Order: sequence, then C-alpha cells, then structure tokens
Amino acid sequence: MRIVVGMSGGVDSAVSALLLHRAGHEVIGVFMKNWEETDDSGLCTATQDWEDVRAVCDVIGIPYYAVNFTAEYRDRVFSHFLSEYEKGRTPNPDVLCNREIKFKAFLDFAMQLGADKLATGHFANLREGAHVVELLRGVDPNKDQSYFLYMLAQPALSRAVFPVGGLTKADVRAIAREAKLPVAEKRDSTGVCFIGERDFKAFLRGFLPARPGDIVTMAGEVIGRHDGLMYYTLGQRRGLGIGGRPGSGERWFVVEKDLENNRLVVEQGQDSPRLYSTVCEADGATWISGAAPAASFDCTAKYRYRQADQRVRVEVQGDKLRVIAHAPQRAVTPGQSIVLYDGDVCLGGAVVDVVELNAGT
RNA sequence: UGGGGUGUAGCCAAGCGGUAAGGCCCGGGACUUUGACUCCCGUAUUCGCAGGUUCGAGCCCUGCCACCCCAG
Repeated sequence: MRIVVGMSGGVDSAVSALLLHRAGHEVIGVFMKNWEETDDSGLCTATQDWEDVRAVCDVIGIPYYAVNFTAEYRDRVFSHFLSEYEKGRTPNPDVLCNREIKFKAFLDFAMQLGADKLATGHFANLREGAHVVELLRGVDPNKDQSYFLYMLAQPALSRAVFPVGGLTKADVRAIAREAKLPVAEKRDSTGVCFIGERDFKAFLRGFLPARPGDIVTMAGEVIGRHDGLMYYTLGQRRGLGIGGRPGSGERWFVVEKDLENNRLVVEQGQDSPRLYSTVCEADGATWISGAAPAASFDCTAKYRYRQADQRVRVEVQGDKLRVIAHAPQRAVTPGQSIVLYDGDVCLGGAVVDVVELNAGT
C-alpha cells in the first residue's frame, strides 16, 4: 500500500512512519506547516521540526515533502477559535484541526498523491466493524488521544492508520532509540497543535481587543480588575491577582463570565458548589458510526482531555445532547468538548453550550 | 494637635525578650497535542523611622511619622 504519514517532527509520527516502512508499505513522509510565526524566543519552531522530519525520513529511507495549509488552518480552525473567544467561550482548536485540516485538507492531499491510507502518530486505534470503522482508545491509558479525534467521520476513519495506537509511549521511544531515529529523545510537544506552547494571554492579545473590567464576588463586591474576559476560563484560579483578603485564605476561582456587564465573577474555595454542575447541553454532536446509538443511553464521558471517565446519561435531540452526569462535574465549560465512550470505543461527542449549575442561581 | 487603637513581604496574618509561622497573590518547575485544574519548589538578614534598656528586641522604654476610631 502507498501510505502518506503526517509527520510533525516528533517521535510518535516518526515511529509510525518507521513501522509502516518496515511492514513493507510504500511510505511518504509529509510535514505540514500550518502556522506562520516565530515563537516567543524568536525562533521558528516549525523550522526545527521540518529538519527533524527530514533527518528521520533519511534514516528510515523514505521520501518526504512539506505542505502548507496555513490558509486552511486560519479559515477553518483559527477563525472559529477566535470567534469562540469573542463569545466568552473556551474552544478546543485541536479537535477541529483534526477534522478540518489533518483529516480533510491533508487527507485530500494525500489521496491526490495516490495514497491508499493516511497515517498519523495519534495514540488511538481503529477497528473494522461490520459496517463501520470504530475509533478506540489508544492502548497507553496515559497517552490516549482518541479525545481529539471524536469529530472524525467514516470517510476519514476508513482511510486512517494509527501505527502507534497499540503501543505505549515507552514502547515508541524504545523503538525510536533502537532504530536510531534522531528524535528518539525529543521532548513531547504540548500546546495548541501547530501553534505550540504560548503565553496564552499574550498570544490572544495579539488577535483580540481586550476590554478590562471588574472582578466581583457572587455577592457583587468588586475585589479586583480583569484584563478582558477572554483571558479567563471557568474554574481558573491563576492570573486573578486576588490575594490576602480577610477570611478563609482559600484560593479564588472563576465561576462565571458575565459578558453583558463585562464582569468576571469569582468564588473562594477549590470545591465551591458554584463550580459544579450535573446537567449540561452540548451541540454539534457528531458520531463515529454516523448515528447516535439510541435516543438516550448510558455511557462514560470525558468533559476535557485526560479526565477520568465519568458515568453519564445522554439524551439525544437532533444534533443536541443533554448530558446528565452521575456525579457533579467541576467547571464544565462552554466551548469544550464532551467525548463519549462505550468501554474503549469512542462513540462521538459534542461541544458544551449551556451548563445548568447546581448551586447558586 | 483631647482620648484610644494600629503599623511584620504585593495582600491577609502569627508572633507576647531568645534569634521572622501560615495562607493568598506572584515566580519557576512537573503534568499535558485545547484552555484550565492539580502537584512540587521558591519568595522579609528583616518587622513604620530614630534612639535607648538588655548577653540578646518585632516583642520593653523614649521620641518622631503614618493611618484608623471616638470626642471636638
């Protein structure tokens, strides 16, 4: 088979390419440069990553290319990312990036190269079912990335390959070392895909105008100033600058973004009831199989990446979901994705829209 | 310009003659392909200022300064 491997410059995709090559496939490494900017230190991290991709491909002995989807990334992912922040929500650009860029624009490109499949270094697995391809969690529970892939549909999944999904991170590094891949010890990347680790506040400031305002308690007492509601997210504690007030000395957390009055509402205490909710509405539901398993059903869910599985009941109303958790959830945040699972099978998910708070209100 | 009180790190705040607790904020790190959360580490040679007593003072004394309260 001819397989295009999306290579980031990291170990996971490098080992993916290596394994496919060893399995006898015709492998083509392709590097995506989707963000034009230097990082905080003035270096273009993409340059280093591209060099790593070339070095890895040379070691493996496969051809490589670079493609640029900067325009697509900006139009289909980043613009949405910004508009969500403008609405006071907290988006997850990476779930969109996977659907729109890696498994759409990039997938199309791979197909044009005559590829049969598109591989990436995601820690996730695929299983051919009777009629559909199922998306499963990666074997390494600590690195499972199925959360970020929940928006993928059959056309994409049927062409995808995840060579490292059955391995642990330790396995991957061991293979990379053994094969003497130059990125064997390269540090895992974090931060928004293609953009990387940033001083988030400073980063956003470069794109959206800030509107400072008051920080208030639930009782309405003004106890500080915020730099602009977009810089904060629900459940956040750092960056508030609220110190030493007479009282319990507990930390303060964001419990509400009052767009109308441009006020940030905060509460004291890690486990303030105002931070918890049991029911929420999520929209834009997508299903791996193409359809919801039932009008309502029980399953587990992750309200954010790396969260332990939460037992929930899901009620489906078109592309809207009403998700009822068994246990109260902390800081469920509009814009974030709830991803549903049945055991190791990822069912799909949706984006939190409205949160019904338990206490207060 | 009578009386009372208070002045300890950015903010709260312990300390009561024996050589500066703690919390919050903040900074750094860990964790992490979103944003967060969490965890770990760090942060006053110095206690409004100036003298004095004492082997030794943030703690006692004197003066000054600042702020607060009451009375004017």
